[in-house]
Amino acid sequence: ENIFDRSRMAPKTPIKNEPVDLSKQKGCTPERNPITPVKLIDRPQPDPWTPTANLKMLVSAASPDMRDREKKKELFRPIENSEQSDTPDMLQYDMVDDCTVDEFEKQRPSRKQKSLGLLCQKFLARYPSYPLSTEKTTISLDEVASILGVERRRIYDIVNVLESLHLVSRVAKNQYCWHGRHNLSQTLKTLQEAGELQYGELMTFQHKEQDLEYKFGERKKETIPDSQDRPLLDFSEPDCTSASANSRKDKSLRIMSQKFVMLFLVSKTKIVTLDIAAKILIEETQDTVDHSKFKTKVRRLYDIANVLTSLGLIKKVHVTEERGRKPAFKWIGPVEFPGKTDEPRGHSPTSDPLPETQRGACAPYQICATGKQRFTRHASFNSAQPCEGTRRKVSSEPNSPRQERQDEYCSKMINLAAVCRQKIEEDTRNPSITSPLSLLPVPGDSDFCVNPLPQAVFPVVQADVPNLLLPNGVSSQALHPSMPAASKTENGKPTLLPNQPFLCFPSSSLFMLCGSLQENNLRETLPTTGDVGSRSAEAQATVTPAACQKRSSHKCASPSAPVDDEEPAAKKQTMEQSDVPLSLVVPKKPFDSPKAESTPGSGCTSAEHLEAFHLDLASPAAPEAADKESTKPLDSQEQEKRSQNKDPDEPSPGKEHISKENANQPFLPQYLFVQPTAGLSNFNFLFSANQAPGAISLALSQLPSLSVPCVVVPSAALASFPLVCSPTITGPLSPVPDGSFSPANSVNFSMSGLASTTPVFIGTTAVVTPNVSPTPSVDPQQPAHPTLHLSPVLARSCSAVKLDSPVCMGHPVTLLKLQQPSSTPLTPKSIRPARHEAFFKTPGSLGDPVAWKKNEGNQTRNASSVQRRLEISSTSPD
DNA sequence: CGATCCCGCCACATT
DNA sequence: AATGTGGCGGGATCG
Repeated sequence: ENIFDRSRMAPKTPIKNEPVDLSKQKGCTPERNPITPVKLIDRPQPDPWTPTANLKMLVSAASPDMRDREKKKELFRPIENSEQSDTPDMLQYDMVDDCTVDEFEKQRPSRKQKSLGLLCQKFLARYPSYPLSTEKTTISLDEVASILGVERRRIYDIVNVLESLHLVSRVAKNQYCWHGRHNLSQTLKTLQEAGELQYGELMTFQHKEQDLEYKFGERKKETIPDSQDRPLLDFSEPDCTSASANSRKDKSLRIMSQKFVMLFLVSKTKIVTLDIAAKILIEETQDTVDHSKFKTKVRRLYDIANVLTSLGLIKKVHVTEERGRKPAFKWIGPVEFPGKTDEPRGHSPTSDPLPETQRGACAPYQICATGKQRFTRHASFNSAQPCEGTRRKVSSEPNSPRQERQDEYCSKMINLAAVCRQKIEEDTRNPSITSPLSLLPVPGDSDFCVNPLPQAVFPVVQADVPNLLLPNGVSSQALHPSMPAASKTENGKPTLLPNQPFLCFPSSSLFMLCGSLQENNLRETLPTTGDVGSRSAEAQATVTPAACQKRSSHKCASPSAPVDDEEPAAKKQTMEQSDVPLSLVVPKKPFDSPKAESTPGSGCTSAEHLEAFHLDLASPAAPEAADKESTKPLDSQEQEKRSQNKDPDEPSPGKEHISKENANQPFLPQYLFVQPTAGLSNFNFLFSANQAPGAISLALSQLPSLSVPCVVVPSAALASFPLVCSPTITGPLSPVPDGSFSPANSVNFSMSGLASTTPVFIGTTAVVTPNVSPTPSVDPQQPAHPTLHLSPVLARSCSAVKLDSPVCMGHPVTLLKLQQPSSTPLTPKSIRPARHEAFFKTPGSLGDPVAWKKNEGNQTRNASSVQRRLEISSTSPD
């Protein structure tokens, strides 16, 4: 609807030079009717100023035929855009029709002509949707603003939204780099995954807005802390975060934009009403939402919607509900995201390498986080926010181009990282300060912000070994439908398909080892880094294909929406309102009734989940994202850890701890993180910890089938971390008990755990029978391992998230507990040092006790308040 | 009159 | 302090 108007309107705008472009989509050019302008109306009086009015008049007057023609023309009309050309034409026409009109028009551009949507179209018309990788276009805000004849402020609105989708990235002060839509599908995919985690449940309910809302409310509460603004509700946290960290309000628009998109992606109907979106997006604590705030949120959503509309991703529709008709938007963009490919366009995703040069920096996702980021360290792990700021700076290095792997793997990895990152982010808002990982991350800056996906999916092995599940919540989740959260929605989730190759880990679940450890071990196994790389490569090779495929499929499937398929958007608009699925949309009274679910237990859990995950999607696309991502994991881990254990004995990360931990936690599933430094810079692999180093190698080979026990993580993600994480998981069991761990431990975890005995692995090892149904096994075993599963928190989170997400599936990952006695645990010490080098350039890297402590501290903080709440009671190390 | 959303003040961040 | 960013919401316009 709008479009039409606009288009018509547009023509009028004779405005200066403005190029009215018609660009695109909607067709603009009103004037098409060059034909006779019938002058139906006289334009007599209508407000002079409103050109629009005139137009309307004309239009209405126009015979239907005319209209049709026009429409057709519009539709077919390629975007020509050149503004210039258009303008003249238009003018002419108009002129012809009515002299007067022209004048009017010129004089006053109607409001519509100045709309953000139109402006955005003009903006977009200036750049190729699929720029060659080689060319990097930089956008000067000032320049664009002047060209388009608008204040810079407006450009920010556009750019911020585009940035959230990674169509552009900030390079420097007044500079943005144009990426085009090459990575759009990836971004959307990521958002979808993230969205499922966050909102999946809700969506499932769809109809029940209430639920959603409630949930949101809950979530919000919890999440809130994470995010920015408010001083956290949480306990202590506030301190850190509050000040520095929270400064962040920034990005709200970006974050909001991502969340908004997520809602569409998760929605079955693909229709989202503004009010619902506003409610969901309002982070406020729950219900409180004051009217004013709501109103403001809606305003912002309009801004975002205008840009998204210009991108052809959504269109406006109206949903009719009980109450009446509500404004809503329907997603008309791509719905499924096969691998990475993007749009219609032909770029092969794979093929197109990101532009490297900047790309690294700019590139939206870049999987390759590449070096720079590393160096830079991701500043904050997660936080997007930090990113931004940083981003700009960051731009500096171009990175390595390795990215090739845009493969799904990468993406997956990224996602994982993202997930982790998110958590971390959430927790830490301040990376630097709080960052759990303090080590690594420096606040940096990476631009890359990825949006973290909440979930990570891994290609896991399928070990079908039934029994072990991941200790992590994940398994639990998947397995247990029982979980409240899970139960809810589910539809798609299926996560657990037995056969699926992939597992989703809750972020928490992941563990990484420090490179150092591995190094020793690995190296042994792997001769050199190079070797590592190769191996990793192998692993990838083997794993990837299968896994990826499966995974992808799952994802897609899950949602189910009947909806669309899509193509790049614009085209599809076809649907029209008719489609509208109210169900989703319907909002309902927002917070009214507390929903039933709210049973204490469930409610809590859900909330927690959310929290855990809560993604901040926000993080925009900073290039650095990868790093961030990496960081997150930590958080999650940390959290887990905490949850599990709460005591940190000491800060000293020392090895000692590790050992302890190890001892304590007999079963941690762990992965080893192998640093890819050398060869694969981009990917990192995680091996199950259990396996002995040697095993690792073996594992790969052995596992060939699918089960690769390894997880590949984009280097970027990991790079930053020195450590790994710990699996908090373990905590629950013996370790958990308290005291034993300290934050430090957590950090240490990774190391220690790995080395030490704990050996749980994922999968592969075992053998696996392929088909074993995972689930079944799960339950039974679980009992056994319950502890492993983690702290409730984790579990919850995991469950919540994973469950929903279609993508994840987890499954049977088999965990084996192995002990690896033999495997020597590397000395943490030794390891670390090594690692440090590698990873730790960052400032306080692991080495520092201090750093650790910080981390710990942070972690604690970070640890979601929820966790604390939940578990903490007993300990509170901080 | 409700839906949209432009405009630009102003606070905060970065130089 | 200057300049870049961007939250925010009054109030104008649209429908």
